[in-house]
Amino acid sequence: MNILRELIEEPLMSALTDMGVSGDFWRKALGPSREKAQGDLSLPCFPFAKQLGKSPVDIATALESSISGNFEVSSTGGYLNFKANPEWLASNVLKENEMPGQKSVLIEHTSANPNGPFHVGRARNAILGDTLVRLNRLFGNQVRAEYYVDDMGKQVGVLAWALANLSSENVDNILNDAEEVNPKWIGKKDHETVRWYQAAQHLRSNAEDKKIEEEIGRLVHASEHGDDEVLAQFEDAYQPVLDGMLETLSRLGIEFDTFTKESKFVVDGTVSNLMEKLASLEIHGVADNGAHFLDLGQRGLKGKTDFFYRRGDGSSLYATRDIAYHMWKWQQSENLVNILGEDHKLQAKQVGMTLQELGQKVPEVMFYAFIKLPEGKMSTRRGNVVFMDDLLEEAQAQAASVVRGLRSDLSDEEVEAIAEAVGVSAVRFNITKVSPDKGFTFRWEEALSFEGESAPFMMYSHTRACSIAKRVGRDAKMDSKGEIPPAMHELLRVMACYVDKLSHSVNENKPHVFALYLLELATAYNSFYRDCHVIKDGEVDEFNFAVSEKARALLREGMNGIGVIPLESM
RNA sequence: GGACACGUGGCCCAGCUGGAUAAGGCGGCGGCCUCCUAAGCCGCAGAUCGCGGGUUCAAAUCCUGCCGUGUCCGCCA
Repeated sequence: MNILRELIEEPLMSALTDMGVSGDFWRKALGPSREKAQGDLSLPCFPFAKQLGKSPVDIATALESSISGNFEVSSTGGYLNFKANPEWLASNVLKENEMPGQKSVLIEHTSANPNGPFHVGRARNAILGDTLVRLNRLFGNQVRAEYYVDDMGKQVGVLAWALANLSSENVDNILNDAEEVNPKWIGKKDHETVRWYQAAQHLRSNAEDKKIEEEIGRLVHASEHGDDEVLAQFEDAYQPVLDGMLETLSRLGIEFDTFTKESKFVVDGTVSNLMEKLASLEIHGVADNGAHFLDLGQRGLKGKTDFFYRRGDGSSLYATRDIAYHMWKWQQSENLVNILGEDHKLQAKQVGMTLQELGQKVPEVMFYAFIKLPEGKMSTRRGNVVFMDDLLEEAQAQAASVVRGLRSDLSDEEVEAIAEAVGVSAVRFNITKVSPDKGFTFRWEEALSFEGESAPFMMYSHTRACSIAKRVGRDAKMDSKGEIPPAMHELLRVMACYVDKLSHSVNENKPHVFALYLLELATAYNSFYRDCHVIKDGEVDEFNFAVSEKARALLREGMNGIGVIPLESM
């Protein structure tokens, strides 16, 4: 609770100085109290004991009597506890929040190869990335959401080759009915076209004749040398697939500001310039066949230290282009954040070290662990996969059945609309609420849970507040005052931490921190709703209404910040 | 084999820039709709914080060894 911290730090500083404590190392020890009954912030006095030659208990007791302000001070067992004055807290919470963000940030996320539909594993990137984009915007930062389109190289090459050389019948025969398109997604190009890609992969893995490999190799090679015609052919192949994928993301509320193609940096010459520059570095080396690398071991990298950036034939590698891309990104924004799967850790390290070697800054990276299924690793090939499109359909259907059971007063259209919002929100929140570095197992029953720690839980609290606002039918008077029962006090304390939690979440790139905070906010609102009625016997309690309205606003903005849709009725 | 993550009640998960009795949720058990939507609320049971050492006034949190799981170790992307 930073508003209280600001109030405390000065008097505390002078009290400690008077006692003979030097430095301000204690600032980071001053933290949230463990027990709510004891206070809002606590200072453990153990670190002062040695310096002052007194017991922590005596120090806390002495400090207790020498500090005063718009808060309550008490001491127990060597801890000094501060509790904000509830009325002061209320008037602060009811004020307009000022968002502290003023940076420009370019967040690159998703950037999935455009060769097939999203499964829930690949979608973790998009959901985490978009949440970070939204949170940064809520925080006040200037954000650009960017998708780096992998429009060259082997994967797109295989896709383009397949589309040029295989008929629909060929594909059916090759795949042998093993991987049929769900009838629901016929006409959606990411689902349809991926079969060409898969068929080509089958052919390549069983290939006796080298012809296919040679043809694909020729395409890839041409693309890497910036061949316009081949790049155009590639684009014709992947664009419809990418469009299908973006349609899925759009349903999740995920949109991008800019798309940047990988080939851009080959075509405009920055990649070859870069390779020249890299060749002049002192850690540069050349292999027997003329391939170039940097020996990052000399800069402390462990394990495999040779980082190849140029093939023997003179063409660039993915990582090389990524470096060129980053140098360009640094011209676009003063802060860069990338969302990457944990499989990219080494690659990101190599790119980062090379950027440093070139005198460039290193981007921030949020890594996330993979989502697996109870049956094991997700794999389209083995059919062990849950597509995002299917998950969203199922979520919507289950939500519709819940809404229908609860609300007989609604029309079919209203039910469908609510169910869509509930389904999408539940799916997003299920992924957002867990720490990115925790690998987790996807389970249908958890993804489709609409109670407990879920999106619908907070959506429901918000609709309760909306329902009250609608009944009152006018704005609240935010300068109201009144009695503060325990449930309201708790809600005020939670609301007071809104900006703190948002800052933490944004500055540390940890979306789950704010997601879990919103759950706390909704929980606190539910208790307030139970104990502090706004409308009593037809009369409006102004103070309760003001608090309810503030909570409603914070819930609405916060939910938007994590991509949970704040319905007004459900 | 090496590097990097992760390991918290039956299940999921927070806390990990060291601080007071380890926070939630699911599941289980028991209560609450004549009262602003019960997708809710209240209560009970359930934890040697993977295991062993170490640092410290204080360790789930830091260091170290081991065990388990995941990821990476391509002139692929």
